Amino acid sequence: MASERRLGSPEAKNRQVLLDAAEQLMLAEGYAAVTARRVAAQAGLKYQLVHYYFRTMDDLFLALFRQRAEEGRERQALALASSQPLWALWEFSTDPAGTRITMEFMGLANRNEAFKAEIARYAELLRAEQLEALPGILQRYGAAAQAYPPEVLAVLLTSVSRVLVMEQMLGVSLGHAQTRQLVERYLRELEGDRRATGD
Amino acid sequence: MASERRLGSPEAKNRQVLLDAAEQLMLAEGYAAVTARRVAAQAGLKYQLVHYYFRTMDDLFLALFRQRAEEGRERQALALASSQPLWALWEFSTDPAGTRITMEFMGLANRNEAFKAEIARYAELLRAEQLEALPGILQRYGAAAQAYPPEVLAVLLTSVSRVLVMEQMLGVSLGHAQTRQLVERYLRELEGDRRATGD
DNA sequence: GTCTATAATCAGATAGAC
DNA sequence: GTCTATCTGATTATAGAC
Repeated sequence: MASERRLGSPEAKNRQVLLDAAEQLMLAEGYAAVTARRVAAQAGLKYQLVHYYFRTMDDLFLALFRQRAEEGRERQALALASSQPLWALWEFSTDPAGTRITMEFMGLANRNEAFKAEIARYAELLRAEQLEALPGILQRYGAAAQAYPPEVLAVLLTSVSRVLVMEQMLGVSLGHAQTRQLVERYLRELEGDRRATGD
Repeated sequence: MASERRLGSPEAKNRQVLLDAAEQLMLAEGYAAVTARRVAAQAGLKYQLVHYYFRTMDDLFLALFRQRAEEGRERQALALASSQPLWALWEFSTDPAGTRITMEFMGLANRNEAFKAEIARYAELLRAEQLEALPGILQRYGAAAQAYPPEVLAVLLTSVSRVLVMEQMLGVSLGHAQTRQLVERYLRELEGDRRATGD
């Protein structure tokens, strides 16, 4: 029953090369373009190596997701701990690459239940970690910052940034400038002008 | 040069059967699962028929998109012309099937530039049509409705509904109840309780 | 750790019979 | 309008040589 097949070590250099190549492909052409052959070609390796490091393509996707999700958590933690946490969170959320890859993984979730659960788990974790930090942050900013509960703020921030980025990638921009202005005016009210990020 | 190949009439019944089957597959398993063979199986037809009605699979996707996009436009127009336009727009925007298929088409946009342009065109058209109607609607509701410019309102409404639906499909719900309450309180302030929709 | 070779499956697309 | 037959190429995955 148990698979006898050999599997490469998670620390091997080429394993990471393959993961990076897979991510590039995913960003450029979507998850459906991520085949063992194309990943290997992108990485300059033979495609059988993909199967040496990952039993199945879904294993590769899962490994990539976990790696990037952990990096996202760390970036968000840094943002929340910085001197202008709301500005930093906004910038983190409006990063195009992050949104792009998240959307691709949500597409993958549609065909793999285990995947879906994993992604949901991380999405909820990210929001929960926002919700741990937000009350303290908003408290520092006084009454003006208490207009909306932290839960609402977290959802609004995620929503607006995600859709702005998605539409921008598509080439849609109607109403973006005005919405961006509104958000940034709000951030400026609470945290002042955005300072150079040295966090 | 010009293709001599026969193509079935756009009015044929089985053409529509194939489009519907493709949509079901797309909703259930994502665009990558939409192959000629699987579409035909879902429709109970032979897979060569797919190529009879659509020269390529991309032609099928494009036909499906245009059809559904037009339906979406009509639904939105009805909503905007109804007696509680903001409520109706909110309900239209939080329809899971609509969001789901839009996401799939955005995935497809990533691998086909013509597709991307077409989707962008429709997305912008939908928003533009919202922006034609919104000023008049907000004016009817007096000063309370003028807090945000129509452009911002349109983007916010789209953003929040889209992300709520996406996360709900994934199984994430942190902060959703509070956000929904906020939106619905706002709608109630302007348009009163939601009445049975008989528009 | 990397490669050759191979198996089994599935894909899009077309020609032509009925 | 629908089907059979067929071509061509890509895909995942595995076994085993080096």
